[in-house]
Amino acid sequence: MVARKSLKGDYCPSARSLDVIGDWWSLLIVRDAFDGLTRFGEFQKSLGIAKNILTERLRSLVASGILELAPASEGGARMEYRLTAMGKDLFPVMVALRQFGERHLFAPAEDHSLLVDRASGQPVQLEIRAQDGRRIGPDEALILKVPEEK
Amino acid sequence: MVARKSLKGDYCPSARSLDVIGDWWSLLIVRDAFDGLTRFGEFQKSLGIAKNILTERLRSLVASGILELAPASEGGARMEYRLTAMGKDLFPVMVALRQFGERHLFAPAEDHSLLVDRASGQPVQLEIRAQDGRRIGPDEALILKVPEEK
DNA sequence: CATCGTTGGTTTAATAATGCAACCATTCTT
DNA sequence: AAGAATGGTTGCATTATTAAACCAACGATG
Repeated sequence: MVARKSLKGDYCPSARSLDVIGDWWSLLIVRDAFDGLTRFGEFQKSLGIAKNILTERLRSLVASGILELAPASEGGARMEYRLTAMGKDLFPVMVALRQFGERHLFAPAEDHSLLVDRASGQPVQLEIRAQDGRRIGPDEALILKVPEEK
Repeated sequence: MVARKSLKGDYCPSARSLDVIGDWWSLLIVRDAFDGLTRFGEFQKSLGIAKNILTERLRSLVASGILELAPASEGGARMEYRLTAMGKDLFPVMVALRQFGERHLFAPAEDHSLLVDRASGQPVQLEIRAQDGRRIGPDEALILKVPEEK
C-alpha cells in the first residue's frame, strides 16, 4: 500500500467526514460511546477489537475532537473517554445508519435494539426536509458543486 | 489480520449497516452513485481507487443489494451500476455525514459542495423528531436493548 | 474488415493495516 | 503487601490495499 488516500482536501463534506470516522472501527466506537461506554476496557470487551488497534482509534478520535479524555467521574486517577459536543453531532449519522439497518438488514420477525424518545418511550424518526417543510428524497435533491480551484 | 469480524449477527442495526457499507470505500462509491455516476471508469476516475479494489467493492455492493448491474441506458452492450431502492435508502446517511462535515470539518470561509432542494434551490435539512414532533438530541434518546438470546 | 483506442476488468508484487499473544507499568482490592 | 484488574506497548504473522502491467471484448475509424 502506498499510503491510504486522505480525503481531507476534498470539497465534499461527506468525504471529509468519512476521512475522520470512515474506517472499520471508529463508528462502532462512537456507537458504544453513545451507548454510555467510557473506558478502554469496556470498548475492548464490547467490540472484541485488538487492543493496539483500539488504542490507535481512540487516539485518533480524540485527535479529531470527537472524543475527549477526562478524569473519570468516579474520582479515581483513571481516565475515561467521553463524546465531545462535536462527537454528539454524529447522532444523526448513527440514527440514519440504524434506520437503514432496521429497514433492510433484519428479517421481519427478527429482534433488534430500538432507539426511543426518553420521554415518551416511542421510536424516534429521522426526516429530511426542504425549508418549506416538504419531505425530500434522493431524487428531489441536488448536489451543488463548488467550482474547481486550479 | 485474522479475518475481519463480521457484524451480521449483531442486534444493533447500526452495526449491521456498517457491516455492509462500513469500509473505507463503499460509502464513497455510494456518494458518487447519488451524484449520478454509473460506470466503472467514472467511479475509478472520481475516486482514484485501485481498479481491483473497485471491482471487489462494486461486486460487494451489488451482492448486498445496494447497487444493481443493468444494461446501459444508451443501448450498447455495456453495463452500468445503479442504486437500487435499497441503495437510495442510504440517502439519510449521506445527508447526515454531509451535515456533520459541513459543521465541523470546514473552515468558516471555506467552500464546499451543497445539497439543495431541486425545486427551491434552498439547502435541505435533516431532523430527528419524536412522534409528537419534538426535535430529539442524543440526550433525549435511549437505546432499548433486545434481551440476550442464549 | 483490419486496426486502434476505450472500457472493464484480472494478476502480480510490494507495502500498509490489522490481529493475536505476550509483556509491562500503574492502580485497585483485600 | 500480594494479587488482580486496567490500560496500554511490542513483535510477529496474516490480510488488505495499492500501483502497474496485462488482457479480452467492444466500438469507432479508415
